[in-house]
Amino acid sequence: MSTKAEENYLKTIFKLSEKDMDTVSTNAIAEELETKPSSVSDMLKKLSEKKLINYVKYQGVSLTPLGHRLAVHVIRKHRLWEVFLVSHLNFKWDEVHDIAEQLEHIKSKALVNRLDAFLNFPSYDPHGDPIPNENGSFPKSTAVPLNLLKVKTKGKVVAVERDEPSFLNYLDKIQVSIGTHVEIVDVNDFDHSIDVKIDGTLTHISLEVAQNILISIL
Amino acid sequence: MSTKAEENYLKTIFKLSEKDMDTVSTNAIAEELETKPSSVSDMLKKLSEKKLINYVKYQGVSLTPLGHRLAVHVIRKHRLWEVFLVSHLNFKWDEVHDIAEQLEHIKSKALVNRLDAFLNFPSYDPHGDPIPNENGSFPKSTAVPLNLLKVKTKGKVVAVERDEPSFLNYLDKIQVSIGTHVEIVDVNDFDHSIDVKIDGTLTHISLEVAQNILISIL
DNA sequence: ATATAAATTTAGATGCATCTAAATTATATT
DNA sequence: AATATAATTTAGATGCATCTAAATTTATAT
Repeated sequence: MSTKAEENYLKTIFKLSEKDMDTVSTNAIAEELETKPSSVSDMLKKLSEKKLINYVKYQGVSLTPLGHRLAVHVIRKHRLWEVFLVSHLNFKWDEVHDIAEQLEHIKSKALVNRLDAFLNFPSYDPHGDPIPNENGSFPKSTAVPLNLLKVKTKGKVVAVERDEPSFLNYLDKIQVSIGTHVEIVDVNDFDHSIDVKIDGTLTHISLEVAQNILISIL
Repeated sequence: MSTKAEENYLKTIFKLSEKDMDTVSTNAIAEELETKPSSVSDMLKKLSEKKLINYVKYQGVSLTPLGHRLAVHVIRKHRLWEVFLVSHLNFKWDEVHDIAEQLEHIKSKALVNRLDAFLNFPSYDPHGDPIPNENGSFPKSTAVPLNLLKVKTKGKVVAVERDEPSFLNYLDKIQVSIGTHVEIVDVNDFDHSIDVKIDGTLTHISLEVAQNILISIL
């Protein structure tokens, strides 16, 4: 049986692996979890003993198939609960992350699968993140970060890559939500900020914001 | 902030207080929580420091108003989640207890209240137990344990006082559920077992079972 | 009323997840 | 290649919730 702390470590390693592709460093995990590298070392030793990660001292870590399965299952629960909170309890997309962080650790296979069925097997959560099915496979997505699009490209928002209310509230303010139509008008060579039409309205956004908005090209 | 363990202790003290009226003993708590009396002593000291219980060494404990509020709030969450599990996720009444034991510790006032609204402010959980409202007040009930009824009395089942699947499955088997009509046919003076008509069918039940079925007299 | 039994508390451990400070290993720079 | 710096691990604590064994207090029974 895995503890809440272990599950959070696995989730973090999974998340960091997505970006880096290869192995994940102790420091990166510590920063992500807002804890100390020494605490991370302690936990990595334990996860390694439990065969959830591949760990060679000083060489970073990767998930074993078992650890990967567990991480994906926790992510599945997190995202399904987020769908429930938004679609049935009328929470807004910036309010659900912290509650889902708690709900994702509830242990009951039956609960997850019945919740999934109740929600009609959703493929994406309120932030557009893909929801793995019971077997752990993710729906395919061809989305691209907004900052990689060329001028004149049109597309629609399919996901956002951050959960912080500050970010989500900003998106609300500039009227970006899942499904919104966008068109790249101009890219500033100096700071890589972008002029973009959002449902017809011209808006200026920073690189940082653009990187966290995923677009499906039309 | 209260831990899961603290909340479980408060819930147990609340439950035992209902029966005994006055103060609750260390041993009773230990038995209920399936732990050691020494562990209970440790925890009582802590709950006392947090002003959640009135504790005089060797004299048993009672909840302070603060402790009472917290206990009732946890019970509220437990019972609301049970309603959700049965009415929306199609769990049976004997399957929900263990899952609700986990869900009751999720911390979010907004979540509880929105769940309550989503469920249409139910007054009773699937076992017929009353659900306190946001202010902590319970719906009134005049129910009586089945074993206290006299021969020929008619009534209907409004609640059951145990959560164990073994008990609930037995009730399913003898066709007792919330709302079932019963009539006392005969009481055995020797072992206090009871002949009772359950929706018309004559059935024989033990004192132990009768004590845990609450009846509203018609 | 006093001895015995029962209930309760204290003392001293353990396991978990964390921390700070110190030591070790890897990497980057001259 | 030698050394400085950065990353990582170990050593030694702490707080929490639990345990067993021993001591203490309360209740009970002759």
